[in-house]
Amino acid sequence: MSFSEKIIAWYLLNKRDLPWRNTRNPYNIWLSEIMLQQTRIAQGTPYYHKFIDNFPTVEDLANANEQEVLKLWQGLGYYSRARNLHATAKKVVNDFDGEFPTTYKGLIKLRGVGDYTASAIASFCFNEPEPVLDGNVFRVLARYFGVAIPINSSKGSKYFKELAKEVMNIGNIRDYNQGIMEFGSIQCAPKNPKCSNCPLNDGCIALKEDKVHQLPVKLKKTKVKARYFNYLVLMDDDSSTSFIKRTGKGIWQNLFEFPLLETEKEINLEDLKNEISKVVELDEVSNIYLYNEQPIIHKLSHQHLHTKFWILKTHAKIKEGIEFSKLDKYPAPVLIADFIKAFKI
DNA sequence: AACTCGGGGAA
DNA sequence: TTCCCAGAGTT
Repeated sequence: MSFSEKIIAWYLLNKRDLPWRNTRNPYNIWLSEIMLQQTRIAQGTPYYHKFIDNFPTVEDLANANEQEVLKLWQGLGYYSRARNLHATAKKVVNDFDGEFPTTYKGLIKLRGVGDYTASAIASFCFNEPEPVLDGNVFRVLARYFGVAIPINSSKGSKYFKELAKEVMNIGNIRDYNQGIMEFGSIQCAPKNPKCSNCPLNDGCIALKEDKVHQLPVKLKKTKVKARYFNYLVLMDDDSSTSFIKRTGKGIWQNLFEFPLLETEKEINLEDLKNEISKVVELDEVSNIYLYNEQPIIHKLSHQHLHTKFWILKTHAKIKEGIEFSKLDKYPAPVLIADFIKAFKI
């Protein structure tokens, strides 16, 4: 048996029954692929069900408003995926009469659809012989063929794409593509791969040369930056607060948060008092206190957010105030949603 | 080519 | 703690 035939054979014996594996509907496949970008299946699966329940078709998704989509996406991270998802749904409905493109070339033009996702949809739904290259596939190919070129270099992406095309199974690209990913996830796992009972262990170069744990090679990760967030949680006599959409560049675009004072380092109450007017207009403040004595360190991929929530009570009515009890209607970062959940007036 | 964009689970 | 997950878009 060839490499690809062994992959397919292993897959047919070991595949998990996942919700999007019982369909070739491009809407369902597209939705699942966007959600699973850089996301574990266990984390993404409940969101897939939520979206299919709320938006059974691409028309339903297109007719929603962005805030509704972001609210359902809340907690899944990488929120540009949700914004692009919504934009693409509208594009498909308005420009393509509700039909997704049926080729790699057509699919990759959609916002949020890159090389991997275009290949996945084209092969899963339309049998187009295009290899998928995700983290699992990079690992399987790098190990089996003993390739030490960094997978996240430009040379690496070209090399692995060519290699993947050479070894793919054109006759059953749907099962082959899903199979090599499943194989990478379960058998050729990043840590403690099961080499002893692996159906490919006789031809695996990394195993023969004892380099399984050195492959794949990945270029250095950038370092994490520390930021210092001070959220001003206003509260007037009607139990309303100021809750505003985060605009501009950077993290959490179009999600909601309290008025934010970002500082170069951690600050105390006196420092804060001098800066309040830069963030909010308040005629009168009757009481200020710090909600969390220890800063909450919310960790993102590239940033650690050292966060303090300051409670500011006022008798003046807050402009465009929102009742605390209604904050959970708005899409918010996990950091904010966790605070709202824990904070009791 | 390097940076940015979340959150969580496993070891 | 560190790694990395069915990656894509921007600079």
